Amino acid sequence: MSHFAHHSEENYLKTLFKLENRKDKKVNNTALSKALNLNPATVLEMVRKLAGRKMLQLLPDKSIRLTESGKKKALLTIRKHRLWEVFLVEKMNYKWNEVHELAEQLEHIESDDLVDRLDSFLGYPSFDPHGDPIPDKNGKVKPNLSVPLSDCMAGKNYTVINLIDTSDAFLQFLGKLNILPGIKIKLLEKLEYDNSFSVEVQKRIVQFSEKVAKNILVQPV
Amino acid sequence: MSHFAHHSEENYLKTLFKLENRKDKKVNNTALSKALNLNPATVLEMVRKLAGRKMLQLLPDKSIRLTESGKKKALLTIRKHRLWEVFLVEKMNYKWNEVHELAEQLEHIESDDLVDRLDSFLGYPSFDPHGDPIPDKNGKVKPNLSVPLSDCMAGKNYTVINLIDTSDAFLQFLGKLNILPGIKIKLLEKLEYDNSFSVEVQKRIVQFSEKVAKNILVQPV
DNA sequence: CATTTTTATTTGGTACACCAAATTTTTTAT
DNA sequence: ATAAAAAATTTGGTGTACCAAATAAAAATG
Repeated sequence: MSHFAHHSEENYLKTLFKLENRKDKKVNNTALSKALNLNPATVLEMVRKLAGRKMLQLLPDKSIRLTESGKKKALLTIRKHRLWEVFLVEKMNYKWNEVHELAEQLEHIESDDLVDRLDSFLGYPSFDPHGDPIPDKNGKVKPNLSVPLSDCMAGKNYTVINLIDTSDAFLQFLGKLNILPGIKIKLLEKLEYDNSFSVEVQKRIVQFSEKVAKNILVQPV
Repeated sequence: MSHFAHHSEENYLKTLFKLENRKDKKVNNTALSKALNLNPATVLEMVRKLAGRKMLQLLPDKSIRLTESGKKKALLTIRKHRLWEVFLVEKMNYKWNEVHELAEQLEHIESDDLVDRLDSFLGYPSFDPHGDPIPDKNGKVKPNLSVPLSDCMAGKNYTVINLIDTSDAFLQFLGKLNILPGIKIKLLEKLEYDNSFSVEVQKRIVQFSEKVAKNILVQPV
């Protein structure tokens, strides 16, 4: 029952993973400290601990790199986070932009079994409410096959996966039309005249400018 | 985001509340330490902290008593614990005896709002899978109207609320008959001959000895 | 190349929540 | 009342995770 919380280990690994995948730029102590909003001294200390636990390596040039085991732990934490986000949105009726903090707490619940049951309960979702992919129980992420709606074929059905522009204005606009990750749409036609797109969403037909269509990532159904 | 975990505060208050309601016997440091399975020095230190936070009082005779505010906090923690237990059993398909540890973790998630949504999602249950009552959002517990099956009237329908004997043997026995908190039963008759009870459970008819009937608490439907 | 700036690291702290062992106080039993 | 037992308390620790401020090392810039 000792419940070695190691609560923060997961935060470090998760943040590190995201930083590594942001740019191929090397991650240093400063970057990690800023991302975690913690004092560099604290972070250095913890990074050394994690190096001892073989979760990451401190390279000679002082950059930090996750080991395979660290990456896996990070991915499993991301999995937990995203599944809880789905739960909060789908079952607890939160809005997708309200769930981050809560998921941040829930992701630290220690039980692989619970996470798998949650996964099943939610119908094995592939994406969280923000459109980010959910790793499977082995930490594997399905290759993302999504493309901008602007590159799609008229007459076919798609699932909205993610939004590129995440500005409030854009999200507000799409929110009114009920366009959000997970929703099914049908691309009716591309109108040559003004390069606009005619789309069916929940039995309603809406028009998108090309700019909008470029910012909506979808996957064929 | 202050993340004042005060994770353990909730455990102390919850345990204290249960001890206070067990017997009218005064709760002392030893009793609390044993219940929490912690060193008395640790517990004394924490008890003083909690007294400072006005969650409890250290009486002149060295007994510990929760303040109203401490009681409320305890009840709200118990509420969280029991709602999560219902969630784990009803939605995650755990067995009622598997959920304690997990609920122990989940109860510390900080969000009153989430708890209320969970409550609604679960259909405002009045009892957890062990048959213990779930306080409402104000910490109020419905008066428990349950009585031993042995005191019931033949011919009436009842809901199993709780089990007094919680020994493995007893639970095993009832498990086989599908008797567990929440289940609906009908008391067919009391047999004078050997003081046994004839009960209908899910279209089957079973016989209980008086001893068994005394250990099953039910509520009229 | 020397100087400023940035980054890394060390040092000496903090709070929380825990422990074992020694000591004191209180209670109980003789 | 006194000795033994139990309970309360004190003392000096632990590990985790954090911080500010000082210093050292590395990188960037004139």
